[in-house]
Formats: sequence, C-alpha cells, structure tokens
Amino acid sequence: MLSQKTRYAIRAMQHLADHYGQGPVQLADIAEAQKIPPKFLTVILSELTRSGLVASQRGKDGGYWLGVPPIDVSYGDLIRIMRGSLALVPCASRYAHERCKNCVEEENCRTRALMLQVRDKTADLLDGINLSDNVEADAYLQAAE
Amino acid sequence: MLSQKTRYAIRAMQHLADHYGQGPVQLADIAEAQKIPPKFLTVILSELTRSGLVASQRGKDGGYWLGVPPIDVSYGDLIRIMRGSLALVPCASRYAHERCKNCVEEENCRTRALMLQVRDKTADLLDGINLSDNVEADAYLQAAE
DNA sequence: ATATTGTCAACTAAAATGCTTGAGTTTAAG
DNA sequence: CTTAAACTCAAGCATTTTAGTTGACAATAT
Repeated sequence: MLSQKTRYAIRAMQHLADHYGQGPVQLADIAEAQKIPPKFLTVILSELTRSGLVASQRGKDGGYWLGVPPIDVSYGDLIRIMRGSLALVPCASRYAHERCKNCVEEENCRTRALMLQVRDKTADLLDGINLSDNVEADAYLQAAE
Repeated sequence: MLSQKTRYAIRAMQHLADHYGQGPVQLADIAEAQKIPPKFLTVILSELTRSGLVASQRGKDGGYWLGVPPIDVSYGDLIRIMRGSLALVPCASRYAHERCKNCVEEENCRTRALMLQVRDKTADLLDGINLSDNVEADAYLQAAE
C-alpha cells in the first residue's frame, strides 16, 4: 500500500499540474482543495521541491508550481521519490536494489524472479502515465466494475 | 513492499510445495531451511492453516503440508491472505475495497482509476502463477538485467 | 505415560507513520 | 527599513504496525 504521505503527494502534484502555467499556488490553497493537513503538506512539498519536480518562491505572493511540465512527471517517478521504489521486495528494485533480509539465495530466488516481473509490469504502467494525462476515470471505472 | 511476514509465508509455502505428497514437514525443518525464526513461523503457519491452504497434524511425526495441490495456490491468493489486498490504495482493492482516508472524490478520482489498472495488471500476473510453477529464475533474471 | 509436535492468545521492543511545534528565512509592498 | 505573508526545516510526539517471543495448552504416536 502507498502511505498516506505518498497519496497526499500525488494529489498535491495533480493540483499543481491543474494550475500549471498560472503562477505560484499557495500551500494553504492546495491543502484546502485536497484536504491535506497544511503542516504535513509543508513536509511533503519540501521533499518534492528538493527533488526538483516542484519549484517554490518564498515571501509574499510566493507559492509552489511544477518545476517541469506535467507531461514530464510520471506517476512512477512520483512514487519512486516518495517511497523509494516500485518493487514489492527490496531485491526486486531496479533503482534502490537491496538484498532482502534473511534471504536464502538471491541469485536463484523464485520469489525474486516473480517480483521482478511484477515490478516491470508496474513500472510499464506507472512510467507510461503522467500528470498531463487526464486519466479517463469514468471510462475505465465503468469497464472495470 | 511486502512485509517480512508475507515473505516468510511465501517461502514457507514454496517449501511445502517442494515437498508436496511426501507427508508432513515439520516446522523446525521449514524454519531451518528457509531461515525463518521458528516461533514466528508458528504464527505464520497457523494463519495459513486457518485459511485452509495448509493442513497440519499435531503430535509425534506431525507437521504441515499443503491442503490443496500446489497448482491451486496462486501467489495472488497468498498475498491476499497475508496482506489483505493486492492494491496500492484501499479504494482500488477488489476484494477488500475501502474508501481512502481524506479522499476528495472517489467516484471520479484520477489516482484511483490509475491504481485500479495497476492492481489489475498485478493481479493478472500474480494470479497467473502458482506454487507449481518453478519460475524460470535464471532465464528471466538474465533477460532482465 | 511421555516425549514430540502443533495451537494460540498475550506480550514486548523497535520501527514506521502521520502529524505538529516552533524557530527560522525570504520576499513584496508600504 | 519595517512588516506581514509565505515558504523552510529540524525536532518532537503520539499512534500504529511490524517482527518477533513467551508460555501455557492440546493432540498424537509409541
């Protein structure tokens, strides 16, 4: 599961994408529109700013905006930034690979082989969609349910 | 990420699958072979036994064995049993659907639409592979790296 | 009987999560 | 050059989750 923080980050970024090119958006506005505790949002936006995806300006009339065009921010990147990895196990991560605790034999691990496949499929999807895609929620939701 | 407990559960089940039809396997044997803390394994095997996937017998020469053929235990089921859901957000779960905390509008949520797709792809993969598949680790690992 | 093996609720320590506090720093405008 | 409006950020904190352990008990084969 994604943490609440990651989910807030996604919503905040969608909000910024929706206001791309319209100047700085203030934290309080994002917090209210997206129902995110304002003080917590400062932590989240700071992280995103440090990552380079978001730009900010302090002082009066300051605020936040996307540092790169929405089309260049994939959901995969977003989740990697907030969570560190897309994988279900550390040893199946591409960018943050780490040996699993108590692993018996990583080299020939059945679980790992499977989890690498899951990771790749997940990445295909999440890296293929970005903040400019206005995901056709209705269409997909209806087809799926 | 999958919890350590879920990873142990997967390894324990693979172990039982490897010894399917060979009579009861004792907890201590599984624990040693799979490097799982024995007392923790009792918790895990109890859960799996209660779920019906594993059968057990007490007393001398007792132990555990798969309650159903390996081919009938998909990794998807296994993860659902241990973790509750395959989804990345509660509102994208099929079998354990739950409204996300602080959700703004589930009905028309971009994130949800996306996460439902991710969930479906993940499920396709994890439900399509089971304990009798001896995942061609080497082949896949080499192709991927 | 007794040794062996699983069952299970309750407990615990440590880590992660979800926030808040509060003391800054920067900026625009008067 | 003062002030109010914003962002910045390390530290702290309560709660929940995770990863186990303890210990008392139940069943079974010999």
